[in-house]
Formats: sequence, C-alpha cells, structure tokens
Amino acid sequence: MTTDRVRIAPSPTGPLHIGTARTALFNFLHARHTGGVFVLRLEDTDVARSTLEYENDILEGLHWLGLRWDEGPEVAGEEARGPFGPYRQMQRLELYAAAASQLLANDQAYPCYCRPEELEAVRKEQEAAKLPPRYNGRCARLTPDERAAFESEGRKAALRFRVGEGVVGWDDIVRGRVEIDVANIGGDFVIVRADGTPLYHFVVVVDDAAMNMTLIIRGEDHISNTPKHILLFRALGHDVPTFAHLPLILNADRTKMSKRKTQTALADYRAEGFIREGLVNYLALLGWSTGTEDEILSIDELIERFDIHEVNKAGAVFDRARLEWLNGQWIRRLDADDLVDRLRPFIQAELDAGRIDRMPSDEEVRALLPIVQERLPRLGVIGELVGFLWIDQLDVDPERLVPKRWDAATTAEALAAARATIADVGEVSYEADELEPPLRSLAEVRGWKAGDLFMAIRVAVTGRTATPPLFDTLVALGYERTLERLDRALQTLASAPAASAPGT
RNA sequence: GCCCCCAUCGUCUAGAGGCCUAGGACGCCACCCUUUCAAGGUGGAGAUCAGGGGUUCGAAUCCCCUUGGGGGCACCA
Repeated sequence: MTTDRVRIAPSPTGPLHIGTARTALFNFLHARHTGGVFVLRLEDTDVARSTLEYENDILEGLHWLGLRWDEGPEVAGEEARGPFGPYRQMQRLELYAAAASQLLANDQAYPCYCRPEELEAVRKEQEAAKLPPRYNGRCARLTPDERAAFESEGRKAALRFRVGEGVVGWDDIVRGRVEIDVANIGGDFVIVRADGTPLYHFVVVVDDAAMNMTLIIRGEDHISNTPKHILLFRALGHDVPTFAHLPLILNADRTKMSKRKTQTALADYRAEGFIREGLVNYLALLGWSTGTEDEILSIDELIERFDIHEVNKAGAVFDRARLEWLNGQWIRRLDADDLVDRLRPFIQAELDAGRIDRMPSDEEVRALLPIVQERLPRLGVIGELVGFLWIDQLDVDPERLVPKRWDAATTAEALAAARATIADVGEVSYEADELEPPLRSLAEVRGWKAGDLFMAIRVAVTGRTATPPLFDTLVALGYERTLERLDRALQTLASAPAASAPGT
C-alpha cells in the first residue's frame, strides 16, 4: 500500500464551501485509510479577496467536521505543524520568486508587456471570430531591444510560461487515461502578475512540488488545468504527482453547485443543526459508495472502507432531503449527554431570537430526550418541536382550539372536564401513566372520541396540532402550567364570538 | 467557438458478459402501529440501463457513432 501525501488547499476568498469540504474529506479519508499524510495549505495569493474571517471559517469548519490535518499552518493557539512550512502561500513568496527566476533563466518563461486592455481587445476579436480565446504570443520572441523599449515606456512585465507543443497525458485514478493537446490550453499563460505576485497555476505546482505531494485529489473542474500543471512540474524538474479528479457536486439542474442555486456554506448547514456525523456521512456518499448496501457509516468506518479507486465519474446532485434523513439517523444515535450539549446552543438561539422566554436546565432538556430525539431531523427544529414549553404566556387562536369534528361549546365543555380531571390527579402523582387512564375514561363516559379530547387538550396547552405524545408533554409542562393554560384556553373560548352554534 | 469529461428509477447509487423479468437507499403513495406528529414495520408506484449500430451463443456491462448534459478556456482560485 502506498503512503501518499495528499492535501486540501482552500482559498480564503469565501466561507467553507460544501464542495471544498467534500474534497477535503476524500483527501482525509484516503490519507487515513492508507496511512498517508494529510496536508492543509492556504492559497491566499488573491490578496484582494482573501480575508482572515474566511480563513477562520474554513479552518474552523474543517476542524468541526473532524478532518484533522497532519501538516498545516499555525492557527489560533496552535503552532504550525510539518516540515514543509510555512503553509500560507503569502509567506512563501520567496519560493515562487526563486522558481520564477529559474524558469526565466532557462527561457521556459518570458516577460510579457501586454497591457490588460490590449489582451482584452485580442480576446474580443477572437470571440467575434468564433475562435477559442488564446494568447497570441506577441511577447514570446521579443529581442532585448524590444524589451528595453517597453521598459522605457514604463511598462511592467508579467511573466508567461512557454507552453510549447505536444500532447500531455496522465493516468487519472478516477478517469483513467486523459490526454490533452497543448495547443488547446490557451497559449502561454501568466504565472506572475505585473505587480510581482504569483498566480494560482504556478503557486499550486511550486508548492505541491516543494511539499512533496504524491497524489492530487481535487474537483473535476481542474481537469482542463492539469496539463498546465504537468508542464510546470516538468519545467521545475519535479516528479509529476498522480491525479484523481472527483465528480462535481451539482445543483438540482445538474450545473456545478453554486450558492445562487443551493445553500453552499457549511456554516449555514451547521447553523440549521446538521451534525458532523450526518454531514460527513452524506458527503462521503456523494461520488463514492461501499459497493454494498451499507450506507450509515461513521467517520471511522469510512476511513476503514474508503477507496479512492472506487470513486465514480458522474456528477452528483446535492439532495437535501437525503441529507436530512441521514442527519436524523445520526441524531438518533447520539447519547443523551452529548445530545443535551449539542442542543443547548440551538435553544439559546431560540431565546436570543425571542421565540422563547427562558432557558431550560440541562436536566429539563435531558428529561425531554425520549420524546424528542427521534423527532429531530436537525437540531434546529427543537424550538418548533417543544418551544411552547419555554414560553411564559401562550396565546391560542380560538378557532384552532376546536377539533375538526367538534364545535366551540363541546370543546369548552371537554376542556373544563379535562381540567377538573387533571386537577384531580393532583400534583404528586402527576405522571404520564397516571394522566392517561382517567382522561380516557372521561372521554368514554362522555361519549367523546379520545382522539378529539386529546387534540383539544393538545392545542390548548401547546398551541399546536402536532406535538410529541400528549401525556409526556403535559408532564414536561408541569402541573401548574398545564392547569393555567387550560384555564386560559377556556377564557379564550368564552370571550370569542360564538362562531358555530352547537349542532350546526 | 475550441478542448476535455460524463450518461442505470425524480435523487444518491449497486452492477466490472450470463446470478438482472436491473438490487438498495432517500423522496413519494398505501397499509400496520397509533391520542396528533415522528420513529418503526409491511407493501407499492417508479429505470424499454440516453438513442443507434456493432462484437458475442449471450451486453446495463466491450467497441463505434449520434444525442444530451456538464466542466474548462483570466495578470480568479
């Protein structure tokens, strides 16, 4: 088994994207499965768009998912790890400068004095002529005198890499043999801007070479760029790593997943209460499967079973419904203390948003778990599910109080009777199995359907028609508040204009 | 426009020549359970394996073409 060095190289120009997380996961799984090394490198050479905030979001997100890197930059409170640092590209500029002058010295790269406007004009012409955009090579063969002339004009030169001719091919782990004629990659490309800062295709290769990466696992959108990278590896005199291009994650319309059409920020899923186990499990199944019918897999099981050679080629549509199902599966598997801990911030968020009036204690939440755990596809639905327990005063629309088959008078009568029955049970023996029998016999004696009676009570004390099991809910609410809410519902019914007379 | 990649139920996928009258999961529908909602259980609808040619005794699986979809073609990453 090979021990690969793999990496994830995010660019801090936006929040951690689901696609980046998936690529990171596949790299991580491959490294762990094969005993390799997983490296994190920050590609921050786009200074204009990179921010520290995004960097934090990305690092924190990967960490939260459980994707620990063996080598990577210093992060809050922690030193950089690994012998190939620094791991932020803006701290590696000397390296790129050295590589650039090496290429320049060997005439594998040359200064280009074309101005952006000039290049733009050429591109426009090509477009008009229905030709593929391509650098026209104007500066490829300048004489020293011509260069001097441009210099004296005050022009700053960018550096272009000589692409040459021929076919570049590689054996992609997921795609097999891929060959691309160099004539189709757009001509000599810029590797260093006129302002001296290096560009992506250049730095990625310099660093992958310097960091001894042996396998590049990345998105399919890089297939067309791969010839540039291979050419650069060769020019720098470095072994070309192996490539594995993953299928893309798609919007519902099968275009590349974008924030316009799909929620793409990992943090947003997290904020909705998707848990790492669910997300990791779901992401792992986007483009890969065990080949068996097993699909609920922990990260350890994924590490054990993941094989980069089994990744499939076709793009995968991001299906939120399936994510929610898997997430629910994992929430149900959480143990009580863990779930209470994970729920707390979501309850706090309800409080902060003013949707509830008080923060329940951990004991209170823990006691709720048996009726709540299997009803949570996401942690964020906790408020919707049992938020009524934590509000001071419940206002219920009088029309809502009346069950479908009943009228207001029957409802009022039933609620009053139920109130008496519950009061009769008394506070000391106020338990679900003490509450149910007397209320059932009340319904029987009065000739009401138990379901109707229960529904009337349910709405009166929760304001909702869909809740966890009624008697457990009443217990959670407490003796006093249950009676208060029943009284209040009775008042609401009494003061409401008689909407429907009995019997009509 | 040019180059490259891809193609099995709505979606994620199993399938590496006969085990496929194509399996599983999500979603959907029905039923069971049931005080509502979930969860769980059972069953169902849903794919002429994009289409057409080959190769073969035999093709979802191999080859070719077509069609469709996608990605890439920056002094972004």
